[in-house]
Amino acid sequence: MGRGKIEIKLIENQTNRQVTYSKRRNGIFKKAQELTVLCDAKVSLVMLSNTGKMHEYISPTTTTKRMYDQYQKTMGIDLWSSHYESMKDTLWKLKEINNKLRRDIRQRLGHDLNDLKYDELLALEEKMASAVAVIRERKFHVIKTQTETCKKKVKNLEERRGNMLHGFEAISEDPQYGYVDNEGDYESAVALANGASNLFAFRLHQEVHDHPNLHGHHGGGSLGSSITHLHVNDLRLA
Amino acid sequence: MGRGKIEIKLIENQTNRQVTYSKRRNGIFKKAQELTVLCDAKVSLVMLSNTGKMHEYISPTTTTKRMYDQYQKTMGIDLWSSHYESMKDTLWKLKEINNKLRRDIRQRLGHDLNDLKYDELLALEEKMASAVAVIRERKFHVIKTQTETCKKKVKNLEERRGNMLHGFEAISEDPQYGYVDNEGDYESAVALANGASNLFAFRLHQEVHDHPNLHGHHGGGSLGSSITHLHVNDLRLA
DNA sequence: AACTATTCATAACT
DNA sequence: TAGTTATGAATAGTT
Repeated sequence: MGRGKIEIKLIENQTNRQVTYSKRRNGIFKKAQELTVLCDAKVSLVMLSNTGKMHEYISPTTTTKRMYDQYQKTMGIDLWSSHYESMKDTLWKLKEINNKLRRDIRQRLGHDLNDLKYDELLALEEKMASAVAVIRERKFHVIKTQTETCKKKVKNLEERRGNMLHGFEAISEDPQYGYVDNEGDYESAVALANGASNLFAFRLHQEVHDHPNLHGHHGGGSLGSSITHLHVNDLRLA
Repeated sequence: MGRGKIEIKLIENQTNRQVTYSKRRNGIFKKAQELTVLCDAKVSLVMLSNTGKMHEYISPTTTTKRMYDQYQKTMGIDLWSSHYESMKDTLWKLKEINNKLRRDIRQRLGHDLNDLKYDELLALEEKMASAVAVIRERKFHVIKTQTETCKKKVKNLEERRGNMLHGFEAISEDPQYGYVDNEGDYESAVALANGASNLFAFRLHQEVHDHPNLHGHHGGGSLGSSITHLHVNDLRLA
């Protein structure tokens, strides 16, 4: 139909193809609409051009979702329900694991012990005790390491101060300067070396926590897909 | 097109409508197929006749599911994708929580302590130690309770045995019977009462632990929906 | 289901 | 990008 018959094969010319797509698309939409009216049928028609543009026709008496729901039901197959089901399954399993872990932790915190039998309690106590031992050991290790580091630093500081004072006395007679300001540092350094844990805590707390945003998404842009909804009114009606 | 123009309105004649539906449906399918080839487009076309019969065309380069997924994505709207998304979200969060709980437990078991700072180690040790105390207390409570119960049972047994022996001696002169067999019971009962924990364990152990192929198909009931897949070969090609 | 008179869709052109 | 038209395709009514 047209000025000469054409072979049904890909139209190589880009522009030509685009034009043909547009014309024929509207032709099909019109036919879909006519079928809907003439035969009281329901039609869901979704087209995706090779340029990524999407167009749809849906009979006014229904919705796309309803059509696909019906499609699923009729076909007996799922489409997505398999995804959905396996997801639901995974979710449930994760919840189960979660609860078990929580229960475990609660017990390790000393709660909810009523369900445990004697031997379970015994095993729990032993495990916890040995874990405490490990933790204590690790704590001592940390203390030791930090203490040594601090002692070295203090020693180093003292040396430097000694040198500074030495050099300072040579050019200044003020005995207060160089003492007062550093006294505090010295004391705290010694306190640290002796194991003032909260000072360590302060020192060691410098760490960065990242929070990646999981959500937020958007498709669009000139290259992305876009939807053009065809209204029946847009059709060339005879 | 045909022997006279027709108005685009419902065809009242049932047979006529059915025939027209069939003819036009095939026409649209053919056009969809042509569009697919000519313009490298993807088409998903689902039709539902007023008699409940369903027919579909889907471009060979895609699947209905893919088309619908794309449709959803493009539309930005949900249908169920909101469900799906929130599910995925929940799933991810659960996994996160799970990992945190696991990590917590590992630490409470004395593993993976290298990441912890001194004050964290201290807090962990203290918590664990107090929890161990609670567990120990609970253990003693269980021992005590069980011990008392057993003592009562032993006492009761002894009484009953005394009565039995008393009654027995009246009719029998055999001094061994009634002694030898129960001796073992008695000893173990006393041992139990004195807190032999593994015996408790044994005793306390008596408990019950319950602990698509999208294409190719055909449905055919006259009243139910059925799908007829249109093969390209089925089309009347010029 | 097949036929054909007719209307319609559209390929090439403007 | 939009409008025109010659031509092939689709199909309404008939057999």
